[in-house]
Amino acid sequence: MSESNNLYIYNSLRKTKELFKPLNPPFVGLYVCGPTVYSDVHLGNVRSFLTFDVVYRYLTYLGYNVRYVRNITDVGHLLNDSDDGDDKIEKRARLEKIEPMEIVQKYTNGFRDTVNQFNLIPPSIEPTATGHIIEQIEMIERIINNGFAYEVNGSVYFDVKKYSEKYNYGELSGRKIEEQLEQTRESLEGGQEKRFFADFAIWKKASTETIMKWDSPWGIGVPGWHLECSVMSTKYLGQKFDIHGGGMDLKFPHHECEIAQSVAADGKAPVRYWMHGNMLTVNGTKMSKSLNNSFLPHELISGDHPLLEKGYTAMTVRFFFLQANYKSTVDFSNEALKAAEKGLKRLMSGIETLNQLETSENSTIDINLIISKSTQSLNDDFNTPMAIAHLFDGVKMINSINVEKDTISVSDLEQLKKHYSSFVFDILGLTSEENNSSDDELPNDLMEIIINLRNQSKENKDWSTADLIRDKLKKLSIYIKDAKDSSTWEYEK
RNA sequence: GGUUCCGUGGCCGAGUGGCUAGGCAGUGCUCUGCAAAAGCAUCUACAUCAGUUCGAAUCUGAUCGGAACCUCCA
Repeated sequence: MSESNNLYIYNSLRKTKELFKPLNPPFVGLYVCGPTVYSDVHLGNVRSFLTFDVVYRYLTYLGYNVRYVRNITDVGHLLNDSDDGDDKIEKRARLEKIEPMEIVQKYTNGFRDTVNQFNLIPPSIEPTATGHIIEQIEMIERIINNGFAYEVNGSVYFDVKKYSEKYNYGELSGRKIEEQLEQTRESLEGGQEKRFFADFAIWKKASTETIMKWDSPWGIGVPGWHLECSVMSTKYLGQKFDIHGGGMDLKFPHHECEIAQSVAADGKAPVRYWMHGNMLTVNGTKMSKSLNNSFLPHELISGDHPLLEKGYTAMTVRFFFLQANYKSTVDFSNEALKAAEKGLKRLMSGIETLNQLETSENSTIDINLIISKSTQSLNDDFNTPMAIAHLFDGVKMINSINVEKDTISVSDLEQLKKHYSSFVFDILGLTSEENNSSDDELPNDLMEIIINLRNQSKENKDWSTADLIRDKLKKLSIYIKDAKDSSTWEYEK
């Protein structure tokens, strides 16, 4: 637990690793931008949420009491800020000819199922935008009262120009609005409601056809997208909280706007540590629905996709992601996924071996090396690939003990078991996949009979029968693995 | 065009001034009736050019190539 003082987090705001000191230890506030539930989450989204799942898990492991808030955006995510900007969910509802709230429910369910498959721990609070309309209206009022927003024709816009006179709009993304102004001047002359190109809607007037809409001091409308995160993070974590996470692509404008809104409303920069996860790419290009290069999780698992050679389990994919740093892009490929599949297997069988290790008087190996190095890796901005590398070094040790080249003491073994259990299962969130095909006992019993028959043939040196059984099973995708005095089997499609 | 970032061995990916991760594949070996599986060992490297330095993949500059954001996106 002494390591809990040594966690460094890369803070996107200052572009440097900083020692993590919670505002009110042992409590930690963690906010992560959740999905807009208008379509299926794809693998790139999963990667992002996985990054913060590990952050949450590790903070918890370190003994912090983490309140983890991840929102569901169920209204207000406009296609754009122009006058005819449409709500994503409304649009989808019209396409599918169902209620917007049915869309929300359908894709919220899908999101939770998916995230569950990848063994992500549910957040402490999962608030929705529609559940916080009143708070959003109140925040808009505070912003207006402080002079940082204006109303035009039933919509309210954040006054970026005014804000940047007093504060630094663009400090997170490194943007300078003066410079941007020159390039974007043309798009200003469209007779829009906005006074300034960088202004963004915090309340948007609703058309008569719109189904999801609310009354407000400015008329019937919907809240702006950026606003919900400001409101919900403030409500559940306070005006100032520890960590805010999200994908790189949210840095601008979304997170920049969040900062501006909070400062404009309450005079405080809300977030102490900003964390941004990088993108999943396919052939070097960001995975996105519009490019037709995204995988849905079930396609990945079944392998039913033109870019996939075969199916991969959710755990393989989880491990694959963890073998890369969250701040780097990771490029999808069949080869890399296959490598991850085997690597994960090696790690897991190492743990199995660990649990069956015989102990000796003394240890000839230094388990503290493995423990401290893998801990240091995670303390270094959640460096999971490095931690995994050290865990593999440990597997080498474990195997060496197993073949009696090295020895381990009782207390060392206990410690090592505990460490692997914590790191692999609790922090990295990997699970040993269900062995063999099912919980059903029949296949297991049948296989036992077959294997016994084959072993009898082997004892009688009847190799042709033994090989025949092996070959026939292989055709059914059942693989026999002979060990010294026993045989195991594995079903792999 | 602006902002930010990247280019590491056959592949994936750490490292960020000297001690040259790890996984997968390859090769050799052990085990084995054979094969597979498993284990052990091991090879191939830092985009290019110039500079700083006793010393650079690591710092600086230039060049080439790639990406993300600047418009909805995790």
